[in-house]
Amino acid sequence: MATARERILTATAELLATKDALAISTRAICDRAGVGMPEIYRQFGDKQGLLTAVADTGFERFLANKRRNPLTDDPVADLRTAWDSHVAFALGNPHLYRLMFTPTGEAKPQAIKEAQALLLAAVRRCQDIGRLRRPPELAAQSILSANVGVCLMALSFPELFGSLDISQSVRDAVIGKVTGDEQEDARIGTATVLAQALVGTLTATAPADPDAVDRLARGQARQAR
Amino acid sequence: MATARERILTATAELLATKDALAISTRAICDRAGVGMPEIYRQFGDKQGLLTAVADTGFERFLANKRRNPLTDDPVADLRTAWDSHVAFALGNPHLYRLMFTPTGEAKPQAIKEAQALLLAAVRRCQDIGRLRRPPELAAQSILSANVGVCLMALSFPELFGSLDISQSVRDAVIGKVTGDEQEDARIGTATVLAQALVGTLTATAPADPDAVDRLARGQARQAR
DNA sequence: TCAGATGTGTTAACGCTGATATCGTGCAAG
DNA sequence: CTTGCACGATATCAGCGTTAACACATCTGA
Repeated sequence: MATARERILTATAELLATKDALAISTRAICDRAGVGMPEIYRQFGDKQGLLTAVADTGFERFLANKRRNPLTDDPVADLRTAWDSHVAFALGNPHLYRLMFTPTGEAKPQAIKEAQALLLAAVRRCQDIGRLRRPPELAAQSILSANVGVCLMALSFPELFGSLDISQSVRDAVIGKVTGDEQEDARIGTATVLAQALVGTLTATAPADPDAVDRLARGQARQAR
Repeated sequence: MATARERILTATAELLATKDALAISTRAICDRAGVGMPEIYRQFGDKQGLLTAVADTGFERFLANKRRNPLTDDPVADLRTAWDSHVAFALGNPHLYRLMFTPTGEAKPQAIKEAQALLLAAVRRCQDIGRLRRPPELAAQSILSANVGVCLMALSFPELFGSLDISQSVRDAVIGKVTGDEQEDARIGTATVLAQALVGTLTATAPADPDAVDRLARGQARQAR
């Protein structure tokens, strides 16, 4: 038999799979855990303390789940899969997720710092390959805020915000902006190459062939419409 | 003297300016409103019903606050100011905001649909000037989700996520991606012009706009730093 | 004018909740 | 052995949301 503290934690987590955190009574927890009521207060001091402890163990599962994702050689893609696993966790454990990310009262789970540290490491990997357009801390905070927002809205208003299209849209928007979109980079790279080539062409031909620019002008006007 | 229903609503809203929604007892509401306890249940059926009613009136203030923002001729900028006013409202009314956007239980405020409709109209104004890269509904849902996420994280973890830099970062990321960033448009436009011009030059058949060539040459030089 | 409907205020009570005090047990360490 | 301690059981408390029962005022329609 596990220790009393662990039994209380697992009992609360199990009840949390069904009911909301506020709809769970301490007596129901004690019945399921096979302990007396004072045990909760001996171990956690408070119902709030118990709930934050449960939230912290939830973060452990959450982080273990994320660490299980193998890292590829594309850190930006890793960022996207981390986002998706975050969303999957939220939709799979709605009450636990709300307990983790919208704590009531004063006591906040400490483990969110670890979550942010993990995300920060993933962001730094993007920085190492030169694909980061923000300070790493700001990038990690931005991604996590947007990610949590999508999840909480999907949980609170599933009929209006439950679509995964929203998650994908916001995901690509914020990650794309923070890391620099590949397509955008490609276009800019194309522009650079083209500009150099064109400038070279013009400097080589313009003195001898001023009509080239003129011909270019009317073609552009026609192409614009 | 106002009607009993209004007094209960304002009393709850006033208490909500101080305490959390769950920390407010029905008796305290009745004392402040000067009504008997059964009045709550006659008017709202439930404490939950009362809270959702309060959330709806909060949405009215929220929407009135947004409608007060004058529209400029730049709908994308209007989108950004709407984001900022949203954040200001959240930080100014934390408990009310959490009641509005993270409802507990089953009853959800209906007025969030109006909020989304208002945002949808603002997004459609961007569409009208050809600056929208997503379906309008998806764009509005994406913006609102990210906006709420930033606010809730700032309220729940102010020491980690309270910085307004995060709000600005996510705001520019999602709005920029959804509406099409101006700089990005400029770059892509440049790339397009360059491609056409270069092709035209090489084939010596398709003329181009000399001004465009000039602009891209200078822009390219500036961009190259 | 009267009768009833309607909205409102008062008191009291019910069951449940979180939290505490008190006491008894078993077990491991000294 | 006995001392200390972690754990379980019972009882109790104040506060909570909720409801019942009743009294009172105001307005409505005949």
